[in-house]
Amino acid sequence: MKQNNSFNERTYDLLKKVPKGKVTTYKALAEKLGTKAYRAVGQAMRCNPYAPKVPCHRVVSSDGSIGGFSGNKNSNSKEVKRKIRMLNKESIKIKNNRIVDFEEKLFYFG
DNA sequence: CGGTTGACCAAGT
DNA sequence: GACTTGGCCAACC
Repeated sequence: MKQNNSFNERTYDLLKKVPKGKVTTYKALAEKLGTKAYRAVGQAMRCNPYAPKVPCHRVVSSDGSIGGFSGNKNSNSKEVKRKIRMLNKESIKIKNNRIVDFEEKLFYFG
């Protein structure tokens, strides 16, 4: 249990625990971290210094939408889109920027 | 320390 | 269903 790290470090560690073929939400992460800073989690993802270690593409909104980062027009948007395709392979189907059977793929810690 | 921002959420319009 | 408002919390200036 490493809690001496910064908030974002804990976020990454928790996100790392998400199994393959599953997704989680900012809310789940934040609440599991003992806070409600959903947005802070998002900021940590935006920073995302642990690209492959932290599957930010596996994090979605509570509505089942991929989030503002998938359709992002930034430079790294293509990277994410590629990850979305990978999610498709992981049995996570994305339809109209929404996850099919969202709750089914959702992985809540604990 | 205070104001702004952010990959959010929930509820209301 | 899309947009707006208020609220939450952390990071940045």
